[in-house]
Amino acid sequence: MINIQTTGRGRPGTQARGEDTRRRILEKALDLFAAHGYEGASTRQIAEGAGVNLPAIQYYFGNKEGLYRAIIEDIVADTERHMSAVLPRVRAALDDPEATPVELTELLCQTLEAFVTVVTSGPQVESRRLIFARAEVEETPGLDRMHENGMRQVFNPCLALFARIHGKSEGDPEMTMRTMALIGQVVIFCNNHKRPILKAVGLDGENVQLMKQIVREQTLAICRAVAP
Amino acid sequence: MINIQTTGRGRPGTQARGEDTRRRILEKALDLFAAHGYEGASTRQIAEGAGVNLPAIQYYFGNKEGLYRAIIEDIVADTERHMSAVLPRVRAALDDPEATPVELTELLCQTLEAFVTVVTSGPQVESRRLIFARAEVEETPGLDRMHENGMRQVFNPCLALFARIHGKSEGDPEMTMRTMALIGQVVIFCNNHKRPILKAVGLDGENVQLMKQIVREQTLAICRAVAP
DNA sequence: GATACACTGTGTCAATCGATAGATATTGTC
DNA sequence: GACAATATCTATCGATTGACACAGTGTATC
Repeated sequence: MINIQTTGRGRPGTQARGEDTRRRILEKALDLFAAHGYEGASTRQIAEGAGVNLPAIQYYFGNKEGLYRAIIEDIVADTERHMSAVLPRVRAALDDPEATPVELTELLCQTLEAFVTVVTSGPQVESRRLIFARAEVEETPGLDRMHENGMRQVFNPCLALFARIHGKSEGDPEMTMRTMALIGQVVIFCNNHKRPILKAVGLDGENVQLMKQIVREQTLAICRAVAP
Repeated sequence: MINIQTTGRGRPGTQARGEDTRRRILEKALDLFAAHGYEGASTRQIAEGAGVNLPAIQYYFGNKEGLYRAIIEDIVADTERHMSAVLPRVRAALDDPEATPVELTELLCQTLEAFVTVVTSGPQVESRRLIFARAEVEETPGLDRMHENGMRQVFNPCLALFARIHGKSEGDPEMTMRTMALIGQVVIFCNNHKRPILKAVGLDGENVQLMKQIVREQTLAICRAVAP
C-alpha cells in the first residue's frame, strides 16, 4: 500500500519515524533534479544520496513523478509565503481607481523585489532557482502547476500594474511582452550558479541587495519614461 | 572508420550523397534536443525522425556527443553571422575615447537588437532558441563553447558599452549584474514556445519588431537615467 | 570490369532505467 | 506478549539506452 499523503505523523497508533526519511529524500531529490533535470536524475542516485533504500521513494511518494510533484508543491508554498506581504496591497491598489502612477510604480518595484527574495532566500535556494529556470525549457510532471503559480503570483500582478501605468489593457499583447522583458531582468539570475558569470558574481547577501537596487532603479527608469 | 569532419563533399574520388543524410540528421536532432534535452532525446528517435538508420549517427558524427557539438557549431556560426554587422562598430566606438554617451547608447541598442535577430530569425528558430535557453540550466557536451560564444558575441560587448556609459570599470561586479538584467529582457523570450505565455503572444514578424522596439525603449530609459 | 571508397542495413551487446514483489525489522497499542 | 501498522530491506523484472560488429549496396576512378 502506498503512503504518499499520510505519513502518519501525529495520528494515534502510528509513528513519525519516517518523517525524517521523507524530508531527506525531498532535499536530495531537489538538488539532483536541479542539477540533472527530471529525467537526468535517477531514483537510484536520489536514494543513495539521501541514504535510503530505493523502494523508499515508491513508499513515500508513489513513484518518481509523485516525488517531483511534492517538490513543486514545496516551492509553490514557499513562493506564496514570500509574496503574501505584497500581493494584497497590489490588489487593493488595482481596485482603487484613484491610485497614482507613482504609487503603482512603487508597488511594481516591491512586487519585483519580493520575487527577487523568492529566488534568493531560504534553504537550497540555488537548487530551487534552477528548478524555476528549468520550468522554462523542460517538460516535467506538474509543469502546469508550476506555471500557474508563476502567472498568478508574479506575472499577472506585474502585468496588471504595468498595464495600468501605461494606461493600456491587460489583454494587450504588447503589455504581455513588456512585462516579460521586465521580469526577465530577474529571471536571468535563476540560471545555473556554476556557470562562469554567476560564479564570478555570486548571489550572497550583499549582491542580493544590489540586485534589488538594480531591479528597482531600472524599473523606475522604465516607468518614468512612460508616465513622467 | 569514422567520418565526422570529412563528408567527402567535393573531394575527388568521393561522393556527396551523404550530405543530405547528414543535414537531415542535424535538423531532426536540433528539434529533438530542443524539445527533450540532450539526455532526453534518444539517438533512436533522431534516426527514426530523420528517416535514417541508427548507425548513421555514429558514421557521420562519431557518437551522440559529436552530433550535439555539430549542432552547437552551427548555432555559433549563425550567431557570428548575425552579430558581425554591429560588433566591429562597437569595437571602434570603444577604442574611441571621444565617443559620446548617446553614441554608445545607440550602439548598445543595436547590439541588443542584433541579439533579438539571432533568436528570432532563420530556420528552426524556435528550436535554436530552446537550445539557447537550455544552455542556462542543462549540463551538455560543448557547453563551454556555447557560453564562450554568448560571452564573446553578446555579453561582453554589452558589458563594455554599458560600463562606459556608467563611467565604471568592466570588472565591476555591479556592472556584470546590470548587464545581466539588461540582457535578461531578451533571454526570457527564449523559453519554450509551447508555454502558455509565448503561445498567446507568438514571435512572428510583427511581434519581433515590437520586441526590438520594447528592448530599445527600455534600454534607452535605463541609460538616460544614468547619463541624461 | 576490377578495385577502392562512401554509405546503409541487420543484429546484438552491456549498462542503466523505473518499478515491483515479497520478506524482514521496528514501533506503538492493547 | 499478541497484534497491527509503519518502515526498510534484498532481489529481480521488463524496457530502453548508446554503441558496436559486420555484412551488404552503391558509385566513381583507373
